[in-house]
Amino acid sequence: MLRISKLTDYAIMVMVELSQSRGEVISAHALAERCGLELPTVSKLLKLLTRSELVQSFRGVNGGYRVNRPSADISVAEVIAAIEGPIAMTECSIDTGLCQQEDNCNLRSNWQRISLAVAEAMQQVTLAEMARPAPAVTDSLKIATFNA
Amino acid sequence: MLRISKLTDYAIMVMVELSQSRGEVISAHALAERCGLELPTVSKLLKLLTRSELVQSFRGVNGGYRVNRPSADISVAEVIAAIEGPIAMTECSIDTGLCQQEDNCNLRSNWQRISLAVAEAMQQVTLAEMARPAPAVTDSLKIATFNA
DNA sequence: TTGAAACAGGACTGATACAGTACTATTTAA
DNA sequence: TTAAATAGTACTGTATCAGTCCTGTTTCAA
Repeated sequence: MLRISKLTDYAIMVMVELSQSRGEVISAHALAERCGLELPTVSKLLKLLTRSELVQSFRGVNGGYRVNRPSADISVAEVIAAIEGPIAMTECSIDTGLCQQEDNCNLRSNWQRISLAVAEAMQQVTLAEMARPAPAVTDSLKIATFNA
Repeated sequence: MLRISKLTDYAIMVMVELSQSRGEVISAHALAERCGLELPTVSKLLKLLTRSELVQSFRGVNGGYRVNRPSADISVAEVIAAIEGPIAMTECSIDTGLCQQEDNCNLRSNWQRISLAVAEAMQQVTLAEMARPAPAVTDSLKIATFNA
């Protein structure tokens, strides 16, 4: 079914929520409540997001998290990468030596190409866009492929 | 990491192999050998591919599998869908009621949009293209997103 | 008519990854 | 000094995935 994990999905929710109060420091507790998620889960996500420098953390009383960049400058791709690692359709798209079939298989360059296209799509979608409902599906994303 | 499953990857290999001998009936055994995969695994895949009518099966002695359509008419998306089901980034992209967060979450329409874009990308890549090494990555797939 | 080759379908198993939880340490402001 | 809050790590149950096996059915050919 080709999906992102639930955690990544939650991470987008958290980031969207955080970006809507840009500049303000919000505790993990408050974020969990606003998003309707469990505190431990949200904490876990925020740690990962902090490591990737998507958010900044503040310890101690009145501590919490804050995004620095405006939501229009943060892409969905960055959030996915922060939680899941590199965006790639197959292991061999990331690096050599990860797939045992590598010797038999000629598909690698094609998978890399496809992975790149998907990653670029995600890079073009910002949190600002995620925050508002999408326009009608009819005039939706278009993807140009090999021969376009 | 946003990936397809290994089985799906194998299925592409099998389909590419099969399409290169279009019209010829090839046994699961022979296919397994040519692809360097285990017979039970290949059999499993071929059953799924048969159900989705991507290949036609023939029983009995000298039986096996055959693709009917030319490889340029079969998309990567079809193969993925045959093995994994609908191409969607999140559960909520497929149907309502699958995600518990549905009431809190405003992201659904955006995820549907993104899923659609990815699915369209896969639809544009054919087995014929997968069969030959991809051109240089620089002039690679381009994906137009929300505002394009 | 019989046997072997080959697919069909389902059930089972082990491994892995995922989601969620818990605990302890550290930092900071009041 | 205390309480609020994050940081880090480790653990656990569950679900999914990959792989295997078994039994049944079909078909061809000797």
